[in-house]
Amino acid sequence: MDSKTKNRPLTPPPDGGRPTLKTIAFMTGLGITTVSRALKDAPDIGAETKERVRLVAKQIGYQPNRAGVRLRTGKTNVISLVLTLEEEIMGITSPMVVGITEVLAGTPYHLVVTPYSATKDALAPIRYILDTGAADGVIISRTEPHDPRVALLTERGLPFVTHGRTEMGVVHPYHDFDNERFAYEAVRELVERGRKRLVLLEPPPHLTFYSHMRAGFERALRDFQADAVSFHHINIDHTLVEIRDAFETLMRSDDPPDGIVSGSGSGAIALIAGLEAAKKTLGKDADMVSKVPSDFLRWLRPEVVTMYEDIRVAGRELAKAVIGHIDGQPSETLQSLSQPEFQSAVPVSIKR
Amino acid sequence: MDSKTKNRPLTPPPDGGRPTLKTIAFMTGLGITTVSRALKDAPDIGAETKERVRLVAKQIGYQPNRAGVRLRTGKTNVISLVLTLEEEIMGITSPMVVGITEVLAGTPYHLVVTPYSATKDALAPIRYILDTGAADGVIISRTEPHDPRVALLTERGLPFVTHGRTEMGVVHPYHDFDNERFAYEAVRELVERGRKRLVLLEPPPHLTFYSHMRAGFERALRDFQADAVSFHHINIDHTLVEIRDAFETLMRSDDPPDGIVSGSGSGAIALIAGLEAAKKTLGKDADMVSKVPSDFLRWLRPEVVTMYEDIRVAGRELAKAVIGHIDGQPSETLQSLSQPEFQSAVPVSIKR
DNA sequence: CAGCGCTACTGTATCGTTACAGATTTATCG
DNA sequence: CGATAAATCTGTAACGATACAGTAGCGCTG
Repeated sequence: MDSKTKNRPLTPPPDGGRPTLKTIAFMTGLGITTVSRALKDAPDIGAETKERVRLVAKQIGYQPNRAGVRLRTGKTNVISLVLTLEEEIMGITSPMVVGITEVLAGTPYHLVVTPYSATKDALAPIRYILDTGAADGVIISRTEPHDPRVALLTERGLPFVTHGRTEMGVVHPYHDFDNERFAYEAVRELVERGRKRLVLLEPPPHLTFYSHMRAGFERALRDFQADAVSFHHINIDHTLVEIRDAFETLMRSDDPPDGIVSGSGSGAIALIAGLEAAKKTLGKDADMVSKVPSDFLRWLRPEVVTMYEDIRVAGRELAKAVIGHIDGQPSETLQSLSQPEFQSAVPVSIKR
Repeated sequence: MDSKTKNRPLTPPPDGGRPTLKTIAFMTGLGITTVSRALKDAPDIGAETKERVRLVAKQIGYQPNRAGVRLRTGKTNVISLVLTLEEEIMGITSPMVVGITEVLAGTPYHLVVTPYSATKDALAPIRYILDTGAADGVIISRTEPHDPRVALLTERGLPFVTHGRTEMGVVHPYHDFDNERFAYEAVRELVERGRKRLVLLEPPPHLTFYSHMRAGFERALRDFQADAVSFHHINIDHTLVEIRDAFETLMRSDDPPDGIVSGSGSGAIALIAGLEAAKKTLGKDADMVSKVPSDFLRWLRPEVVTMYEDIRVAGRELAKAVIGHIDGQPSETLQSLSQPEFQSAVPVSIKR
């Protein structure tokens, strides 16, 4: 009876602690292995046995020990969100985290935030995750056309999804905002308002969506016959003060722009400040269309036309895509593009 | 030699995988136990041995397997940030996460975000963490005077820190913003500007900082001889539209306030909208002081006096406090209060 | 009725780590 | 010189789970 029933615990687990497979095995009189297999609905376990095991497991609130599973199988049940510590003024991170966790809530996955200092190597956190097997899947943003993180993750076969596309001939899951379309529609809007000399506050050139936004901008300039005013020395990664100062200078120049496309909501704030520092008035001397991640600009400066990028939805899409990738779904089916939404005016109260 | 050297691996670990204690044991010719103890600087290991082990460990980039440690010791090396899914418009979460991860970066701790739906039970995530042993420490916010989460965590002995204080006679680590002081100084500022009829956009009454803010507000009203205008039916948890509409009504009333203290930055936006909907002008018909978590209000509405609450610093303090609690430091030494900072005007460029 | 195949279940070994209880060697003492 | 202590190192078992290789019992076939 010694060695024969070693796997069949006749001693009640000392208890006080949380239930394990052993607890269920003891309660049902089954072997630990049987319980394990019953809970994963293995084909070699009897229907009635499965039912009994499931019932007991539910009753005592059994939850598999993550460390046990992870040690044995390597499955971490962790999704890692890799972020740069340098955050944007308007905090794109919050809604993103919310969106991701909304999706993960219905799964066994936990969300771990893995930061890196932008001054250092963006590959460092990726390497860490690969080397330590810290996650089953990774979410990365600030994607570049030839992104070494994508190359490394692909090579090592770790599921991931990017917020933004790449141009490496690698098919991988992504979610992106249609920045081409955004810029195109923004120009259309400005031209419709009679603006002809347009300026773009663009993303930093090394990020993929830089070329998307520029492409949309330039295509629209051609289609709607407007002119570009150069502002390439400044981009949305510059500080607000830098943007404002540069834009003030531009607005004081001989032939200032009369239409502004802002690739970021916080950038828009600085542009407005620069414009006003140059003694110009928004809506009169120039109009502005901005991409925004929240609706406060619409509240404070309704004269700005805003196009909403729903980061929360992006978070949801990204989470679904990584999980899909982990589950082996083909990458082609895990790609999505979200369209800019023109924001309507601030809702007017009904009671008035 | 069989059983005698079972712990001393003479076979090189199949390799290709990451190094483990076994790898180091093989390379040094020591036992696994010795390596383990050498790496934690145990007193019964020779100095030279420790040196050798450390060297080899460093060379091959050994990192302890988290699952192994967790399974054996129960130590998760995880800090759990418990958040409500309902996020504030101005995203307090981003800088908070950044602050926390800044501190955790220098430690073995990972940050796991554990959300809950505010419509459901705020205790649910706490119970989950306690039941599954998911974390070594917890960070919670939106603290209430008698907070059941604090009671439960204290009772079960799981280290935690709160963002906000409690009033339960339980000494526990916290970090808080001095909302009493904020409201007091806000009133002082408004009275100095000649305002006498003041209104407060307050926190929801069930949160601890509600009474702090009110206390500061009322003490200042007495000290500086100003009057309060009632606005208790609305608080910062209401939607922007609700706040705006209610405030518009108030501003259209017979005897509207001429000074506004806003307990939240997003609330301030709605208040401004309400004021302007009532055809009043900020800075003329009324002045406003608002607590803000970022500086965009200062950029867009410089006429609002803003007091900055540095959430990133709060994140850092919270992280340090949980870790301190985990390390057994007395709770009294893990409490901190940050003071409101009057924000100066938007920095003016030097080059002008 | 031996032998085969099928169903339903089980024991053992293992993932990487550490607590614990030795074991070995050398130094020290009466 | 035998005993005792101190210093240093080591094997075993265990944490909870699962892969794998069985085993027991049963019905069916030739």
